[in-house]
Amino acid sequence: MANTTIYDVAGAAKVSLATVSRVMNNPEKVNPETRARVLKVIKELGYRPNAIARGLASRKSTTVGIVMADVSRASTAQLLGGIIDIAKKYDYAMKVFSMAEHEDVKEAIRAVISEQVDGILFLNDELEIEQMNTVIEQIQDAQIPIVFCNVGYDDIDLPSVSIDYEKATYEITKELIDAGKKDIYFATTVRKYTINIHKLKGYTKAMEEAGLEPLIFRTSGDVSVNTLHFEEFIKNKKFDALISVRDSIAISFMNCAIKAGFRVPEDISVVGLQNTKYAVLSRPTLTCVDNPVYDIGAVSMRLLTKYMQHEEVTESKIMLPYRVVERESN
Amino acid sequence: MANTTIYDVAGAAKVSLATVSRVMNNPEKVNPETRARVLKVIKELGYRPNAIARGLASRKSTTVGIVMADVSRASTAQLLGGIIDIAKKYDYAMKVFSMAEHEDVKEAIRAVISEQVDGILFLNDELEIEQMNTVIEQIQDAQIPIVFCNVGYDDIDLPSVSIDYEKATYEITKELIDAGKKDIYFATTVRKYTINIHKLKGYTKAMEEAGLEPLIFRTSGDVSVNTLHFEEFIKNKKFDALISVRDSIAISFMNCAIKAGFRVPEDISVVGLQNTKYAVLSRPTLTCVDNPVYDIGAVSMRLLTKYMQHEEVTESKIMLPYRVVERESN
DNA sequence: AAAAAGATGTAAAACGTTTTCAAGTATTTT
DNA sequence: AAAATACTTGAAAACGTTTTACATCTTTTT
Repeated sequence: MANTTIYDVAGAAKVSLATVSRVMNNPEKVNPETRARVLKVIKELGYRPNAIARGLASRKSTTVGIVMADVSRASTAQLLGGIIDIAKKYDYAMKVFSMAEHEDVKEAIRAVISEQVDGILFLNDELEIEQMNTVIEQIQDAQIPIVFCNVGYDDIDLPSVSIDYEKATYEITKELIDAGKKDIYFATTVRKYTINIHKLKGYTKAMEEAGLEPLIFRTSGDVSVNTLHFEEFIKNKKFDALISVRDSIAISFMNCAIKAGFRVPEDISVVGLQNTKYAVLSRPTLTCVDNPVYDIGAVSMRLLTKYMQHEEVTESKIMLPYRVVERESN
Repeated sequence: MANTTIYDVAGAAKVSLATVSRVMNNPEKVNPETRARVLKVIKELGYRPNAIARGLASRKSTTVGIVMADVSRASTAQLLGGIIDIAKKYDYAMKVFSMAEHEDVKEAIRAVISEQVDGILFLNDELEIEQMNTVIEQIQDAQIPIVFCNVGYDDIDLPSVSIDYEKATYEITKELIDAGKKDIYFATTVRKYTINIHKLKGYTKAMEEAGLEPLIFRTSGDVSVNTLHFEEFIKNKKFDALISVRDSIAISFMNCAIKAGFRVPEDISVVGLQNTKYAVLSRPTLTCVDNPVYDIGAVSMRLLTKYMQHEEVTESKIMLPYRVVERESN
């Protein structure tokens, strides 16, 4: 049973191996009776073609490469969820590649290409623009379809699926302004993820339009670190609202503020820009912009299948809708 | 530049393709001068061998298959983090496979095998025992090394890396008992993950040893659902402590209890059995058993590399140490 | 009834490597 | 100086498929 080859099937079904191959790849080209016989043998023997041999012969691996910065980030995991479901539906295997922070980008991409993936889903939003250009040059040189998935490199003219983070942040900022808030802080990470840059833009735009000064507070994603930052912050600054690129940072701030005697939402409003599971576990629960991250993954993968199978694509840059989920914190 | 083959390199370096191959795989077998020349050409051309062709010829894919139930579960994502880091170090590519709930397990494993992975990391802890037996039979038939990673099928005599969840839960339960708690509830999921079964065993053992009645409360992982359950629970039951298989469930309970007027930890103690990021974001922060999930992933992958490379393995069933992180909730 | 067209099957080349075998060359031993 | 040995290298087979070109057998058309 182990390592059944196409020859075994051909022998048992009394046909040539080419016929077996046709049964699997071009069933309409073979006589129904023969086909049924071959299919029966395939089933009996539990035959599955060797994907590697198939890949070599057909010059297609039916595999997509997923390039990311860090799997353990919740958003990456959720994207992967959507990607995997759709990839499975379209019968693509998935190879994952992580790009560590100071790695040689060129070499990393070469590694992906050498694995002969039929398409690439690019999830890494932590690259500098020159690095991105290197990536793009290589990918285009290798003629591999690529879709950018939840990353906001907008000067790049390649297929992408994302959310209009700038607009979303603009709107929620405006909502706070309209509610009478003046000292609205924007909490973001020290590390410059492209997505957070978009969020920052939206915030800044809303503030400036309202004649308010943008107030940016950069801190760590690590709760034990940002707690210290916030304790200091709360003592020294004047604020009546905080918008955070990450829910966890928003909640950490909220906890600090409440411990310091502030009331949420009476004294200060807090909103998150992710809507992770954290948002319903905080006290009070966190008002958020909701990003359909799973969907971004799923739609990206679907879009990539279109490119890989040379289907017609009407829209190569897709923006998925977001919505605001009102909860108790504002 | 695109699709440089070994022939291109051979041509440019004026050697045969066999020599190029040797330079890459058995460099000591080729004259240093020739080797340097070939290496130079390889670098200039940016040559990387076609992984598929290499796989076919060498009968090794240098790829591991990662079989999981659901990527978006935080623990899965963390395991993956550890796995990816080590896989990269040992130059293995990773293919991910998800097994949906009611899928044909046999067919799913066949799919993995047909991808010609050199080894399998099995992360799925949601399978029934008969399904597991099917899996094992197939894997052994195909002679592929496998490591069970953070799953608790203990009647299975195959390599595994995990934590002694039973002992950990036993200890923390005992700690609560020793602190004078009597009505200690154990909150678990409706779905029967093998790991949670171990946790339940440890809890039950501690309770019975102390002459206390085990009190089990099954609820959903979905916060909006378990909140309703807990609101009802709090009205009708007597309790002074709760241990939860999931941190999020513990926190959800804590929030409900606090809203109902209980004080944590004065009136009730709450502990989690995961130590996820949630644990430091709750108010009060959550005391937890800490599971080094990343490490489990990393150690599993390392163990698998040993099997794949026929290194000697001294310990095939590894139990990693856990520890209790005391915080404010007990 | 012969010719043409269509259906179905077979044989063999290709895919890009690794690996085995053998040949050639340089070095050491006798 | 010849023989033995070691080191380099190249030619060719193999890996398990897909795919192309072609042969054979049916069926349809004239």
